[in-house]
Amino acid sequence: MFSLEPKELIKQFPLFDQELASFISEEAETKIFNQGDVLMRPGQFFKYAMLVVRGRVKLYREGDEGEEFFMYYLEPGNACALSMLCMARSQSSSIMAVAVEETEVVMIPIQHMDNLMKNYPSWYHFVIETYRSRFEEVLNVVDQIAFKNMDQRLEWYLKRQADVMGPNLNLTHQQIASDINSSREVVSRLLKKLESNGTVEVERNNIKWKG
Amino acid sequence: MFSLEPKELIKQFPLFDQELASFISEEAETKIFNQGDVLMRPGQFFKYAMLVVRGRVKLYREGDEGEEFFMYYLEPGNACALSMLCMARSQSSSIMAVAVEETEVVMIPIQHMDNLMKNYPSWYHFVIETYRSRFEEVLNVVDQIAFKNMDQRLEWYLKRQADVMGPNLNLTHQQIASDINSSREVVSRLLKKLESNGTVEVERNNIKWKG
DNA sequence: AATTGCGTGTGACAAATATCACACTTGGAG
DNA sequence: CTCCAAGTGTGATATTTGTCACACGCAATT
Repeated sequence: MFSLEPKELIKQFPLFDQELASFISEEAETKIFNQGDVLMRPGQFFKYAMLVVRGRVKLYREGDEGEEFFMYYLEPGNACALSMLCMARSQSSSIMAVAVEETEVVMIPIQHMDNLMKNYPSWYHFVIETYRSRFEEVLNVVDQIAFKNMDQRLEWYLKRQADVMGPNLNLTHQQIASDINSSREVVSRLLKKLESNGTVEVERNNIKWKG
Repeated sequence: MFSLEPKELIKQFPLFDQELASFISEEAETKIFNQGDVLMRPGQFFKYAMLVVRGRVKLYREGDEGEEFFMYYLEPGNACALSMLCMARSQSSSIMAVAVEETEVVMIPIQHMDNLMKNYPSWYHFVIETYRSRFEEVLNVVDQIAFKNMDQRLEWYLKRQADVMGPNLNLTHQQIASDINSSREVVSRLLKKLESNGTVEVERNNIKWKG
């Protein structure tokens, strides 16, 4: 654990003003998570608001029988919205957050929240913007699974992956199937279709997004 | 438009303290929406944070082809989370809010948000709690449509309706089908199954929840 | 009483997706 | 090089859900 320079913070979080960055730099700890580490698990109490400064975190929803359903990634400059809704135990909610690569996180103890909200307007704007964007994102997920068929959902999924990971996606069909709650065979078949569309190129362990 | 006594406000919003209630009573307007009135539509700018003090508001998501998908109700004591994420135009998001009965709403102009956040801690706790509970609710919706079959989704839908509307649900099968994005025939058949389970009683225009 | 419109019931069929079985390919470990 | 495990391809089949066609009943209106 170590702290981060205010300048560095502002680079990642442009909404922060100088005072806020100084305060956080002063009071927060920085922690490194390794690939596969769990930042957040179902039914957990939060002690920190978590800001990602490096790396990448995957958020997904768990079903009763252990199914996974991909929600979104947190990237540098993002905060974990749920970690900021920290006052209450997140009851039956079972959202998982896992580092998909080595990830550096600024952890602000929750006892500072009231102070931050009250005295640092740029903090509160940041919080609002974080909620807003995550809410939007989740609503888009609802759209997809409520209204769209698998082929469109797969395409949307791949596009989102490409937005975050770049056009070369190191994913097996099985991994994709888990993320969108389908099955490997279906994904394979749909990928073939997308390939004949020219939307992707499919190789073993790699899908190149050309959308 | 008229204002509401602080006492009345606190009765509906127990998280509010005296000063906050006075401020809101001073600065906010109260508006009555009739059944069917739209409080919020896709791509709208918000000028007010909206607090429901009487009545009921239905929030649903619209698909590209005009499908509807029920998300949740706002009841007295609830605030519209999205109306509080008011800083930004809610881009491609297309969430609709419609009064399902005559509904009284306290409307706080957004120019007061900074002040409220800064000087009224009980406001900020209320806002956080509003976000948290709506986020949870939407995540539960995701669970249902991601992991469950129609029969379970129908049951969950009816239970939620009964929680809000009481055990006698004045719904046609067609209305239910729209809310869960299915078709009337499917709903009819599944309701029969639920009836033979003893979970509901089905009559014309009325379903009695016995869960 | 006849008409009409709406809500509902039902069987047959279609479409989307999941599942099963098994073959094939490829790249690395031994 | 050979073998093995992981990843992928594919047909057959099952399940779930949606669609179509049409019948029926009930209640309000004339």
